[in-house]
Amino acid sequence: MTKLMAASSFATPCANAAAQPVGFLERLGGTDQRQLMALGERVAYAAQDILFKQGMPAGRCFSVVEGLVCLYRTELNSRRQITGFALPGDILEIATQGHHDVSAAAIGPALVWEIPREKFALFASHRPYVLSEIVTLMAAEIADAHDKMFSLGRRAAEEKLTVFLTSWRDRLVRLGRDVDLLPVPMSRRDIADHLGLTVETVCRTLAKLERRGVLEILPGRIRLLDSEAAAAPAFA
Amino acid sequence: MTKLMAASSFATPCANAAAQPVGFLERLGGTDQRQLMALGERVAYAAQDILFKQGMPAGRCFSVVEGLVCLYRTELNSRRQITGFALPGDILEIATQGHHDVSAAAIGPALVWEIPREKFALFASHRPYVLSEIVTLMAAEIADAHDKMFSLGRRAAEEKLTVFLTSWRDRLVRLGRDVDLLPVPMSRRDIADHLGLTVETVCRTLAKLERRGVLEILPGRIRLLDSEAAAAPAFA
DNA sequence: CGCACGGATTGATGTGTATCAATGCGCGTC
DNA sequence: GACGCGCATTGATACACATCAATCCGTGCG
Repeated sequence: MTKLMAASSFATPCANAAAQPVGFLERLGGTDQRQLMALGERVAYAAQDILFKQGMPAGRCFSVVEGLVCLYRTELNSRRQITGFALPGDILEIATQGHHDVSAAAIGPALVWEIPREKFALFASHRPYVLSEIVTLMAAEIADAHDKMFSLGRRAAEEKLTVFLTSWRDRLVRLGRDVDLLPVPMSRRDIADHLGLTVETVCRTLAKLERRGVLEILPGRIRLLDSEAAAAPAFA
Repeated sequence: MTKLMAASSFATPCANAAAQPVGFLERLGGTDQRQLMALGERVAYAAQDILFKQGMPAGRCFSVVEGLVCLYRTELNSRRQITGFALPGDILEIATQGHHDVSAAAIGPALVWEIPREKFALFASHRPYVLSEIVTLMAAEIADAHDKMFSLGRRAAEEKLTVFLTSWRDRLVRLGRDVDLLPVPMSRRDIADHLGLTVETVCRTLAKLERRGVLEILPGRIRLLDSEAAAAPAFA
């Protein structure tokens, strides 16, 4: 076994076509799901709490139940790159063997289901379909990582933001949330660290988009007005 | 089954500790490896040839035998983001289900082993350890993607280049290649599209590094002089 | 109720890269 | 051997974004 994260935010053209059964655990089905759930425990985290840090031994797997968790990589100095945001149903570090390669922190109060790695491995050992389910999850995560690389390397600030926001909205829609007034629980700094920008640029670019009538900024929320922002990147 | 790529280039702090048995196929061991190899075929590609394109149905898995292959994502207009370079032993798209989410092209003449997805699935179906081997590969690929996201989002041109070059060298070393005069078979444009820069910036930055005595530029090759370039990013 | 504090916003300014444009260079072709 | 072509290099210039610096504002707290 090894590692897995599963958070998406940038454009997701092909991966994740859609998903009724929200999370991994749900897709396992009734009995398996209950049995597996029982092997783990629910842990509550307060805002800013750290679930795990990069470099630490990866002793357990996580699944967000409530709240928002961000996965990130940092360096000595301070530079931070948020690799993704995890919403309820998302699995973290299922396949990580050895050490965590990212850190995870709760953005706000969060409820997380956690299971020791050995227990999960034992559970999966006589359920072959679990492994292939994991492979599917990881494949989606890799495709998502490709999206993010494209965004980080080849998009300008404005496009990074519009794509991020529409993608974030789509994820919440998939969770059945009301996104008329899109909730944006992460800070401007989090968004900046996710998109490879600075806080100031994020603010200014959002303000510019608001002036242009693309969106409306409210405390903790953003209303997406024009559908143009979609501008879904396609294939060549 | 789903998807997998497995190419790395940026810094790789924790993932891929080391690997004697170079590739996935080799690690399978004698009999399995021979049987699996027999199920596929070897295909030769000329420079610039396309192995597959993003959006196309992913009918087969690939493993580079000789040469260099690049994986990339493009957009309507032309923007391109190279997500990775695949060297001999690297597996491409093992777990992709549905459609390819990236394209692949041979950088120079390349020899690639290819196997229809169904055949591979059948082979793996009664060899459970194959799946977990795939999970391990994918986990490494995800960790690698995180490195690349960090580089794309948080590093300046100079650091992107030095990290890329040392990382590239390390990969070749792992393959047992002589890297005294580091071969750099990919074009400046490829490097630029990988690091989120332009060709001109890559040239200029390399020239600057040469002037500073960090490296020496030769046609198709680069000699890394100062070990400082290492500057291995660590954890916080 | 006034204060302190961190996040958000806006402004002034600097700079790292992109962009536009030439030139050079290696190589295959006729 | 001259031409053509793509890649590499270098220069001049523009601009997007970072940086530095205030101010504003919502919220918790004394």
